[in-house]
Amino acid sequence: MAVSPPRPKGPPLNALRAFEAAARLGGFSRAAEELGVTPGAITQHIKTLEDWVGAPLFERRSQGVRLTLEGARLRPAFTTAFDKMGAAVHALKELSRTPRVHIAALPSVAQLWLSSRLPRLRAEHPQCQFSVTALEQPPNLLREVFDWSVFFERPESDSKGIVLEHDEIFPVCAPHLAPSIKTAHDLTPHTLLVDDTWSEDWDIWAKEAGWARPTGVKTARFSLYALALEEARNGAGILIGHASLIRPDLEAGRLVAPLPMQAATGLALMLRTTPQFQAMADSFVTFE
Amino acid sequence: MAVSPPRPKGPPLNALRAFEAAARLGGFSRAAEELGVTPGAITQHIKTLEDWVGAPLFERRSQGVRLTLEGARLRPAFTTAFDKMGAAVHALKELSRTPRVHIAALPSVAQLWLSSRLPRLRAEHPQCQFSVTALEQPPNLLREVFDWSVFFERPESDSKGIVLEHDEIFPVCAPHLAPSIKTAHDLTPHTLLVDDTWSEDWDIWAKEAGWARPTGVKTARFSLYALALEEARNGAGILIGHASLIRPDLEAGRLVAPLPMQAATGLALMLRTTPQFQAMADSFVTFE
DNA sequence: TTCTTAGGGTGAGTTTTTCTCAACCAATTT
DNA sequence: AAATTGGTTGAGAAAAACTCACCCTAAGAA
Repeated sequence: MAVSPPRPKGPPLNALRAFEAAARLGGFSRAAEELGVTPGAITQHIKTLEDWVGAPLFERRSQGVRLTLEGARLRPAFTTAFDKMGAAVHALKELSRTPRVHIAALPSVAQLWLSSRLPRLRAEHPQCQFSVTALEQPPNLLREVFDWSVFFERPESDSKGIVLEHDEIFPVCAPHLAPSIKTAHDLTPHTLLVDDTWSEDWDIWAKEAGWARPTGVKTARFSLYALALEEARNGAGILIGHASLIRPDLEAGRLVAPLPMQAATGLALMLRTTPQFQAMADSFVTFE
Repeated sequence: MAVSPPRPKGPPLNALRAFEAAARLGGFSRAAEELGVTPGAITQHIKTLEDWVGAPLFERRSQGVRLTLEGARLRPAFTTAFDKMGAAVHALKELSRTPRVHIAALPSVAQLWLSSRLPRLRAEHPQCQFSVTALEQPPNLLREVFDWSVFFERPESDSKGIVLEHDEIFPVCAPHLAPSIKTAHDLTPHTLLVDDTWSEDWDIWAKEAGWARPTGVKTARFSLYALALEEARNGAGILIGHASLIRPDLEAGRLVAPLPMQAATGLALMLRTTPQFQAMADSFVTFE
């Protein structure tokens, strides 16, 4: 018969993925981040889907979006579907000839923590090819193509991540600045080095140390922790140090901690992996 | 930190869908048909995926493709993932305000069988909006956006489809031609009307009737069964009639069956639905 | 109040992806 | 040898997806 076949198509898969991410993460911006696109792209995907369905999936409110009742009802089905898809994609990736391990980490963690440990990992698994991607937010290992992730995260009981070290912060500086700093108040005349993504660190520590930070204190902001760290080594000011990241500098005497007070951020440096790589991660951690 | 976020993307979802369809249906052309695209598009999707994976998923052979071992191992995971996705999409469709029933049928079935029954269906379900799409091949109801399908299919035991009527075929013609046809051999001087998609019908019937169709018999081919039927009504030749489709013409006397021999094609007119519409279909069938 | 911030929405324009089309093969089958 | 089946190819076209720059709203801060 060979009639023209205008097979009606289902909704675009990418729009479904955007919906699932936005619904799960509770916001378009977060979905955008997970999917590596701009929020505008998510807006458009959701609109496409709502038009296709003929019903709103999200309620737009000024401070964000809320799932409608129907949207909420639908979410679990899509979440499990995409979880299955993610698992299948991971299996697909396994086919590749040389085994590959793709690690996602915070830029600072990648540079200051991971880089010194990667050689050992390579030595232990010479047949593996390791690659590292710096990310602002921890990836969803079920969905994305990463095998390991190393991030500062709240060590919730729900997850099977490995706590590498609880996050402790305290001021550090170049050795020659240390003698002038006996109490928290001695920090005031110095420049405080601040990392953009960890801008609350000083507040956390100040509260713990009982230091009412005066408003006039000079600060210098950096977009990468490693940059701030470099400045601290050069004596440009006081950095709030994360114990796990600056240990080599303390041990080598490049930095010193002039004040004894440490504060816990409530986060921990956590290693997570997909199930396939659990064993490799476990053996890695036992050496730590 | 705001580092440029080149989040590595997974394989394109559409390529995965093409892979799943091709693997399940055992061929690129069939996958192309199910997805409503050309075979070339499937070729390209599969290539994209094979490049992404770095390993072949299909073995190319002259008469088609075969899944590689790895491809075969991967298929079930993708099939279940897309089944779940399909179910979720069906649920999504339910949100639409007015309930809609989308029926897929063979063009001939849509025109000759369904059209006379649709008014009753609309009357029974006045709140529903019915739409019909003509398709050459039965759709996969788990994946595509159809709710009902009516096709001639082999009534396998595996499926939950409803057998509406077993397919019986026999020659029919305009009343004025009938008197000249007493035995199968009297068909020889006439033009045989043939539908392109059912070109074997005459062979099936001839074999059953013990008629060795001479090679010189004139035939006229039509791309739609309804066209061939119209010609038969006009006395242009002999059509091989499908009982379920030409019954109204026989009852109205527009066509007659000059010969008593009927042949079974082994197919049946089958109604399938998604689970949500099972009840509606059952009640429809009890009226038949 | 007026500012500021957080989160979205928009539409134009661009980039990427996907698709079609029209050959072209290579192994069967007739 | 010719037709058939099923896949492949590359160019060009169409559709989808994305970015960018800017707008909007509500809520909290000053």
